[in-house]
Amino acid sequence: MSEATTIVTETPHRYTAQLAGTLELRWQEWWEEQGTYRQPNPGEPGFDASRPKYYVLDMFPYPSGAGLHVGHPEGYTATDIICRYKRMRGFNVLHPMGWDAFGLPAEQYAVQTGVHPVITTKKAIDNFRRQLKRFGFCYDWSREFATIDPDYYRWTQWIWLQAYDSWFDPQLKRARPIGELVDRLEKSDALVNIGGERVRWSRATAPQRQAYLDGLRLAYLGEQTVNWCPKLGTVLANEEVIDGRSERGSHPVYRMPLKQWMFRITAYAERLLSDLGMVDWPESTRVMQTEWVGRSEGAEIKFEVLRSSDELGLSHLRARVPIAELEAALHDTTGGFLRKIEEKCRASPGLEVQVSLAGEMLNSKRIGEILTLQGRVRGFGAKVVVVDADEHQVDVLRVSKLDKLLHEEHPASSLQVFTTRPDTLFGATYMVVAPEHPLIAALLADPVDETDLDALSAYVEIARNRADVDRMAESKTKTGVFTGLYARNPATGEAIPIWTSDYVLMGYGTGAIMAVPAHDERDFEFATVFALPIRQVVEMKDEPWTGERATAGDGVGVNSRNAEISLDGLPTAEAKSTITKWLESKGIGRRRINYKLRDWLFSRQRYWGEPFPVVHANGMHYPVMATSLPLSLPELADYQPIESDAPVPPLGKAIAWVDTTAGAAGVDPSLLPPNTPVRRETNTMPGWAGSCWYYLRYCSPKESGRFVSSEAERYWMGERGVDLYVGGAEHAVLHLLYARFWHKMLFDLGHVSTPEPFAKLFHQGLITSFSYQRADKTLVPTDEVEEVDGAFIEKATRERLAQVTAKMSKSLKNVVNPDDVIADFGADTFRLYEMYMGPLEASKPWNTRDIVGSFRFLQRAWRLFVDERSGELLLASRRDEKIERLLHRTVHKVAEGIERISLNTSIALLIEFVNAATRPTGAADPTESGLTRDQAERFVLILAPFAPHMCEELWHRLGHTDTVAKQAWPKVDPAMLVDDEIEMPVQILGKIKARIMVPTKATPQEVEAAVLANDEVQKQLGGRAPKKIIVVPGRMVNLVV
RNA sequence: GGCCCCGUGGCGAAAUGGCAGACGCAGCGGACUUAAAAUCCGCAGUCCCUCAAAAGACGUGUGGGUUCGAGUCCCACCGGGGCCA
Repeated sequence: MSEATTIVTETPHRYTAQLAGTLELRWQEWWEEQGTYRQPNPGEPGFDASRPKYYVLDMFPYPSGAGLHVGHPEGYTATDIICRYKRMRGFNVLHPMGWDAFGLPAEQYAVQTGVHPVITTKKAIDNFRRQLKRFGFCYDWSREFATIDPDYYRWTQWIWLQAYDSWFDPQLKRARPIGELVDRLEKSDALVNIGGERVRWSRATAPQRQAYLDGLRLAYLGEQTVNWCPKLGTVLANEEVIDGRSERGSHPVYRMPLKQWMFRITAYAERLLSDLGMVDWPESTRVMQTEWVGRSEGAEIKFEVLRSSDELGLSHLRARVPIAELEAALHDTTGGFLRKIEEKCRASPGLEVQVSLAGEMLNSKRIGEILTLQGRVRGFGAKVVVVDADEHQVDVLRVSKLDKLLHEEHPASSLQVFTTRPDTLFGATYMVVAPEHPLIAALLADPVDETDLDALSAYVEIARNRADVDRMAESKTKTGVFTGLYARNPATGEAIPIWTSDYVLMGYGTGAIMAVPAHDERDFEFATVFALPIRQVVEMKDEPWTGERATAGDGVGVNSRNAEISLDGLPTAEAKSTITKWLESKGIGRRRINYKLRDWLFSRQRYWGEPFPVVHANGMHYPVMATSLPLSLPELADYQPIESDAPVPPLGKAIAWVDTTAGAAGVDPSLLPPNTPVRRETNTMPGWAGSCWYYLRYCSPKESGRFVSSEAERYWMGERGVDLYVGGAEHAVLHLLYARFWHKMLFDLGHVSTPEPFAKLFHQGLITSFSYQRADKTLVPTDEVEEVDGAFIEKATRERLAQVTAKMSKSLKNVVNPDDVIADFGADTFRLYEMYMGPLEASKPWNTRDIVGSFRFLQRAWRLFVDERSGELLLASRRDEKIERLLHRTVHKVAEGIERISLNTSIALLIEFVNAATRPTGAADPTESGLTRDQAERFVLILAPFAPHMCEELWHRLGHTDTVAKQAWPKVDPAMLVDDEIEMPVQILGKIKARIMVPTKATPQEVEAAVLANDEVQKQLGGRAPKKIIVVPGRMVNLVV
């Protein structure tokens, strides 16, 4: 220490940063030696079965090379306080910490330097652990692990195998072992549908059986469109692609279908939604998850595809089908297309529709006449008697045969759409399919007359490389191309054009929509751009139809009737069910629940992740036996991605590892003979994998025979799961949804005992920082700002700046490093300040200037106990009753605050207590005031969760040798919480005019009498008689005059 | 554009429909000190009036409403943030 910083002080025993640092390190060492925070499991020595359990979990940190920032300890401090409090309240507390350690940053560093990611990762973990320990958090460090530990990822792989070996039984609505399904298929020798073919199970080939089961497994190999960047050798997330090029390096990116491992999370959509009802989570997070799952009720409707507007089915048959077949068809055909003809004739009297019927060409007028004459044409399903030119009956028509003929002629002869508004079907005046829709590919191969092939193929090419977010943005002008095809609107019978546009996404619904421009903004805009017809079919209550814009929402049906059905006058809800029933009766639609949730893409073309325990041979995949786990990563010479036309994960470089035999890979010999050459899976699992079940492993982290010991899981997860889970709201959807999904799978398979993993969830707010803003809203780095008379000035320009809050960032130079703060004030002050800043859930700015307030509080508290000159313990020799009363109240209310996770107000109460108990400076006899030993002990106990180091020190100075952490929370005497007499404000018409003292136990009648007897009240009333007197016991009195 | 959350002193904030601004920072005054720091004791929303005080009026983004009583509940708007489009 230099001379300049050596401070000679008359108070050598003052609570300085230096003293704080000394005691903090000393007690941290002692806690570690004593194993103070080790929590034994049921069955272990020291376990107290009489206590209830409480499991408090912090969200899994990813230790970055940069170390901790002040945001990390916010949640950790809060959970630390709660744990310490719960322990004092008699709970067995499980409070573990560990590391989410697979992932990209370490891998990227490895690519640049060639250093194995395990080395950088372990270094980052060591640094994180060191920093966390410096805060004195009461984690049971004996339970620590990292996701990269073979003992851990072995079970991550095992859980994946569980999913691989399971299917979701739609009847029981839960996962079951796939073996049960196979048994069933074998016993009944079921007919199964494989690639459109119906095959008896006993006669299906092995690849056929696998294909069938892959359609049901919870972890399955499926095809997904990805953003593939050959130059970077990896697939990219949508956010990493800008205008068809990679964000980094601006290399071309292609959308391509890729076979990847998926999770069938969609099977759980309904339960992921409904079980949100049994957890105590922030409303905002439940809403986000609900929206993410995106349940919508509606109808699936089949639209028949026509090859041109004039063919209208029948002439299409003429063109495509030999006349003999046509005749056969007519013998078994219904009036759907005839009704269409009729409609067309009515709508466009001038239009000639050529139809060949029984060898005779009829024009539309004539057909219309015939059908009308018959008087029995009533749309679909009606029996239609068709007569020839001489009015001889040809036959009764039915639709099924015709449909079949159309189907066989063209694979893409119908379009499925999902709509939440089936009631607007009459207003569907055109259709739009995604450019990726199979119909488009089929059409490009076999165009119709009206198809503009050049325009269509050019459009598809452009759309292919546009990001989905851009495609859906409403601000963009709608683009699209007419396909040349038409569809038949089943309600109106009209032929409506089919367009393709990138505003429809293949990933949503069926990749095709029925466009109702009158009642959907995007459809309206598209229809306006391309001059497509717009027909109002719903009349809104409060928004009259003008034709100038779409009207969305519920209303009453209009213009929605055909020969069989009418929605006119029906409210939307009723119209929906009416039309859906009608569609169902016609066999062209059904009620359907649709989810926005997609299956979870679980493969990554990365090195630093868990390898999949599965191998490939002869076009099939085979799981690795659980007994052969863990499957560890091979060493690589370099981690550079491989540049190629198709994704080759880096593991592909480890040729000796990839190419092996079934026996060496650990495949069950009953599946494949051990000497069979196999290829290992080279994709790895994404970063999410390890964090999906870590909270379970903490229950028994050393368990070697199972992913978690059942006994420990049953005890710690209890009936509700983790009792308190604290972490940032940025994980509101992905992590929390993925973990719930894994948990439910494990629950269904009987591996865990609760349906939900996290009973109560709490999000701590963001810690921001002050920043300085110019008039043009640009921000100025903090070191270029100075404060002059309370105003903030930019040094270079002398411009006056506004103080605003912003996220901490390196560029703004407003990042706070916890190590520095601890060096300046100690860990206890840091903890206290961070909790005192405001409500835990609120986002709030770090203000270094304010820390001193918390520091001074601890100094004052210290001074209550310790003589700063001598270092002697200072206690009062007699008890002050006012202080005693306040202490009871403080003990009570601090506890209440902790239970409510309102730690800032609990601290305020502690400050108030210390302020009240503080001795005046230079008191002649310090034992005359302050706290008695008994009071001092109780105060130390309630401060201990917040400032554990200082309180451990004081506890020992008070003569104890055991830890303060394991004492019971002080008892409160309820009688001490109420005064005999209280002051009540007296309002007249809501304004306070007087105050009176009344006995606490006074009845409202007694209070009323006391109020009226009061001189000041009478003066304020000025002779007026109160009409009404409202007495709120213990609160106030209000007189109405 | 839709849905949700939040707007309280110079700053961070507190307040089960019942005394707005507890507590902390910054500020001001006093005690102690040769002086300063530290500490302790006090003052502190705004306006008006006043030598001063008392008294009064106004005050929780804006405007309305419900209520004996609204920071708190309801409606509309403005501003900030989040999620979904």
